Amino acid sequence: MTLTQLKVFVLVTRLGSVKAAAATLGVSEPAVSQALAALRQHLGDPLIVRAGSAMQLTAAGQRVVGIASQMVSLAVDAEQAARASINAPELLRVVASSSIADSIGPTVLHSFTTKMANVEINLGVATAQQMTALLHERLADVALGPLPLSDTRGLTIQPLFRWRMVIVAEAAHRHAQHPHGQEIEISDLAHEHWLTDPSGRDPASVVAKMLKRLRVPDDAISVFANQDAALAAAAGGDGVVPAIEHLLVPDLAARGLVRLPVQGMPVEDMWQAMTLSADRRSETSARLLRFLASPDALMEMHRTGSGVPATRFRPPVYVTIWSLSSGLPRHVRTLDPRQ
Amino acid sequence: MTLTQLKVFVLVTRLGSVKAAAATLGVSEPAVSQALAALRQHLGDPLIVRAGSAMQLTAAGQRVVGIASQMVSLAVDAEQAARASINAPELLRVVASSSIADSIGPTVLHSFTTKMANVEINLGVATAQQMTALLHERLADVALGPLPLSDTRGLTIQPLFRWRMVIVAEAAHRHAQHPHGQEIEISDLAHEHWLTDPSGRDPASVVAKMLKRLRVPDDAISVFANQDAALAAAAGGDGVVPAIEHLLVPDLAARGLVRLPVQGMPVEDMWQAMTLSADRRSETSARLLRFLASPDALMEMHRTGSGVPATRFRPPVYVTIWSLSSGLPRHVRTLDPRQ
DNA sequence: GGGGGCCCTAAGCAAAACCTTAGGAAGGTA
DNA sequence: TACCTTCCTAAGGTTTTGCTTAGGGCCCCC
Repeated sequence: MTLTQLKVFVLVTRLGSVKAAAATLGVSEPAVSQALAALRQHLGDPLIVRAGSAMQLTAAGQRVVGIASQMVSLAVDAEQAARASINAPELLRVVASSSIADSIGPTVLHSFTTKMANVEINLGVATAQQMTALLHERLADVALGPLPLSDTRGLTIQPLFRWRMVIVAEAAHRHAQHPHGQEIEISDLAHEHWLTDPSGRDPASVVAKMLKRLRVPDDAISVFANQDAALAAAAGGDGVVPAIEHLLVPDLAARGLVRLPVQGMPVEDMWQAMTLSADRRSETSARLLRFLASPDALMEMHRTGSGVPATRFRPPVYVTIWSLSSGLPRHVRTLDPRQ
Repeated sequence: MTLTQLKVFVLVTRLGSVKAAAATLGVSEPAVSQALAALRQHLGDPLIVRAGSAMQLTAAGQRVVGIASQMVSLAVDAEQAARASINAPELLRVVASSSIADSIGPTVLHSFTTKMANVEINLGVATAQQMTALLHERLADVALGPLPLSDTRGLTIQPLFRWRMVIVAEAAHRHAQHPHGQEIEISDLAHEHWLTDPSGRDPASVVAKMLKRLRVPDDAISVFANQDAALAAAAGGDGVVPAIEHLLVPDLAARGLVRLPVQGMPVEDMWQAMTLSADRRSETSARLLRFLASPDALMEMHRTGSGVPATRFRPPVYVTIWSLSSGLPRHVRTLDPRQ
């Protein structure tokens, strides 16, 4: 019985599938399945079994999962306690939707670190479902993204940022040729090729919901690393991009792109900031949420294309970006790690 | 950070030495030292350091040890919960002094299992100091032995069995030649060669206390696997044996041995039964303690040389004996395992 | 009945955990 | 000062974890 095995079991239980747990941990499916098999053998019980399309805990599984969850949580506590005792920067693990991680996330989180001495922030990418699981299992402290579809009991949710989705295509696109002032029906775009950032794969995102409503088949959707890459692809070939309005103002025309005048667009949506409920989150998490609601932070999030400022971080304060699907602790991009 | 490392750290802290923890876990000293080193590196703090002759927790160590202790405890809970859910026999881990494990322990514990359906008892050997540590860290459920010298806060202690220590030597021993009715001074035996069972090494035992009072040097003490082996050695060569009176009545003369008429002998002593305090011990542990105080159990313990009855155990009920110094989970002697 | 999605096992491999014996360093003690 | 105890590191081994790719079985749904 290892902590890794317990973590796997808890995640499988919470996410309801081996596959989802594997994606969340950034490992292959057999890796999760095997960890589970080892725990099953050790405890002499299947713990969790397939029941049709879902998975269901056995009697033993129900008892063990609560204990396992506590152990995973305590493991985090132990590391935090050790960190705190030696005056190492407190580690705040933030997960965000791909859109946020690529736009306002780094900026506003960096801004927070400059106000809070001795805090290190890790920023990772996750879907809304993964966010709830990671928060509950104390594998993340704060989550930024769309309102999750899954159960949000036990979480504190606070509005983060109101944004508007628009549809962008190359200027030469046939739907861009409509007579001036005349709007396109959104249903006219059902058979287009759609280019999105990874958030388009998150069922909780507005983009995914729209694509589902339009019944766009999977093979008509291309997922790019970020919105910028999707826009670059749209400028080159055919395809339309669901985009975040305030992030693309400056350079649209210069790149040969236009906003399509779609009826009912732009669609408004609200990103949320989430933590565990007030009594179970850390003081620093609470402070980040308060900061995110402050006028300073709001202003910063509305400032377009700000990116990460070039100023040096103070030594113990830095932001790291990692991507969930490529493994939790693997640093995908590191922003000026300690000077 | 592994559960093994945490268990090692907790034991070192509680026992106050790497050496004692190694003995308790039945591994070499470097094994413990290395586990500690790995945890130290992982958490970035020494956790526990030498301070003169003792060891002292660092600030981080103080915070972490409590969390680690909980985790070790929860790991036990998880295994017990799984066991209970699949109707496997509940595991009751009993540690006892060598004397008890070789005499009344197996008998009375087996008797308990016949009264309690679906209980499996593991009986191990430990010193009094190890007993307190094992109870606190939930690595044992019940301890039977002398009153520990160390701190017993947090433990429930109940009298188990009153016994008398006598001194035995071969009939030809010079001290056995005293005129009839005349007693020997105990101090006359200070320069004898002493043969004991492993309990003689436990500072909390009456035997060790006596040997210390007499200032018997280490090389004049031979430790045998059990009292019987010590008696066998005494019958062959010179040397005296501190023995448990009621266990040797039947065959003394037949083996060429006599009780020495030592002044102040026999010495009375009380063995104790210990668990965690009432609110933190399992229901089954409490039940065992109640059973041990019952007239039935008392009678059984006074019945000499009873040994383990030849009757078959009911399938899910069996007693295993293991020895701490040879590793906690390694079965040294298994009594009729299932069937 | 034929995909397709999901979970599992198998096989092979790298890394870590965990154990040992041997010997060095640091402290207390004679 | 010398010795002893205790803890640590070094070196070398086996076992366990933990990951991958490949492929089989099962269930649901079309």
